[in-house]
Amino acid sequence: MTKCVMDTWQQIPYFAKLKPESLEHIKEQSHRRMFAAGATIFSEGERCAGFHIVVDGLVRIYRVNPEGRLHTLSLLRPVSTFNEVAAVDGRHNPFNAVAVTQAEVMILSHKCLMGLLANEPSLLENYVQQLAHLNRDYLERLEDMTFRSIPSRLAKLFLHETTYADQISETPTKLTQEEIAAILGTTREVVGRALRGLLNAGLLRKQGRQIFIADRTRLEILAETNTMPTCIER
Amino acid sequence: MTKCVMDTWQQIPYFAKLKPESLEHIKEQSHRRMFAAGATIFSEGERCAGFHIVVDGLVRIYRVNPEGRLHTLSLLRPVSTFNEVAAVDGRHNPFNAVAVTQAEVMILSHKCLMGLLANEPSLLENYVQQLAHLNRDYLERLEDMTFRSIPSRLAKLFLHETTYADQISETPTKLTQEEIAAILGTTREVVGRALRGLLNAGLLRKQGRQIFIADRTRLEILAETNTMPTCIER
DNA sequence: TTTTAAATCCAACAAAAGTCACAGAAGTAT
DNA sequence: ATACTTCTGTGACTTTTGTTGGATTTAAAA
Repeated sequence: MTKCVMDTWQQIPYFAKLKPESLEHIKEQSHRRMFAAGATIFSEGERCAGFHIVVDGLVRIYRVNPEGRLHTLSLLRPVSTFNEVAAVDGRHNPFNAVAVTQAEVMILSHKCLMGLLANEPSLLENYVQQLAHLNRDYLERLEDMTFRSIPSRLAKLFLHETTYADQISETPTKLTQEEIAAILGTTREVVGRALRGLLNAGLLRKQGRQIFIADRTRLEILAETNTMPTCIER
Repeated sequence: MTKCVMDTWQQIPYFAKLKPESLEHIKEQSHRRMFAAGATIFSEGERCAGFHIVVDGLVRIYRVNPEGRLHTLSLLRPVSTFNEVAAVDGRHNPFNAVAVTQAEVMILSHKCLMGLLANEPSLLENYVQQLAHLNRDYLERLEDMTFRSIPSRLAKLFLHETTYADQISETPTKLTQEEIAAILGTTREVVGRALRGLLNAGLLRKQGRQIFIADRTRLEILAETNTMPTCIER
């Protein structure tokens, strides 16, 4: 168990190359919390919940718009971190986090994190690099939402499952259309139609209830150019 | 002139609270460049152009989608910084930058920046905070693009001119509909229609060619709830 | 002023996305 | 199996956004 936790810490890019004693400090100061499936971990707008690490289970990060529609920003499995921004600036949480399955989470408070940052330059350096990475990621999403059609976003989702865990991938998706809709920022019916479109066009393929990638090349064209590639026929 | 430049540096949050000699180093290692109106400062995808500071003039940050449509991410006037992310991770520039008017820009290369960061913890600390801030900003924009209608985004643009310089505001806009469209991620005609809609509904008001806010309260409702507030009549 | 280029207005149309309603299929619990 | 819930499929329809094209207006240049 302890061994398992040690591995956990070392996989986290924020904590790479730290002095052993710093890592010890981090371990000592962090708290472990368990969440039942469906339980809220923290909510948007509340005061800073600190730095979170998914040790076990699946965590959904999402926002809600005024009309009540959801936008799933990410689905996180071990070992991932979240709320890094609020953890470092101490302001309100920028989104909601819920445990999708039962989940184990390690938490480091804003205060502890600040103390650690002050005494460990490597941590600070890592933090800058990771925030830069996060920034690039957000910018790409921003462009996706600004410019890409739903079928194109859907193609992209199938192509790089990485962002949203390996739940959706060439190996079939376990995500419901409702969940996909929340990721793409649209509604269930629209996802259903887009899915049907890609199936009819032969970019995806269905076996029973599971969907696979049938034509990666054309799926990539759709994802990159936002244009449905010419069909084989006609 | 030198005095002016000193003021410039002190207004930049990245450089707050630095040791005087660090600030000296930064000044020594940065280069000044002048750009004619319309000149490209750097392009998306090119190798890291470094940390940029707008000292004079107006700079547009934008991306282009596959179909050639533009998305203006920001319009920067003195004293603002840009390309902070690439400057720190050394990877490709994530967007394009052009001088809208003639512009004076100070540039600090990735290499110089890394050297400075290694020797000045305050700079590193500032950087983390500023990147966190940038992240929150991107997340808000992401939600805007995901969920808000064009009229709602337009209302928001009029309300907090801050982001896009004071070119648009209660004081009238100097932005063309084409430029507004690029900011909102849509087309000129759509902006025209949305503008007409807000004028007809009495949220905005026109004097000659210039547009003012006529009803800030209802404009805020539109911006926040994404719903056109009830008209006075009916 | 005259000329020219840029920006705007507007209507009609096309396409994409969102909504509603309901039927059927698959999965779970009893 | 049965009952129940959740997920999916689909058509009809509305709303929003995007596109096209031409008529005006405005601002800047000659």
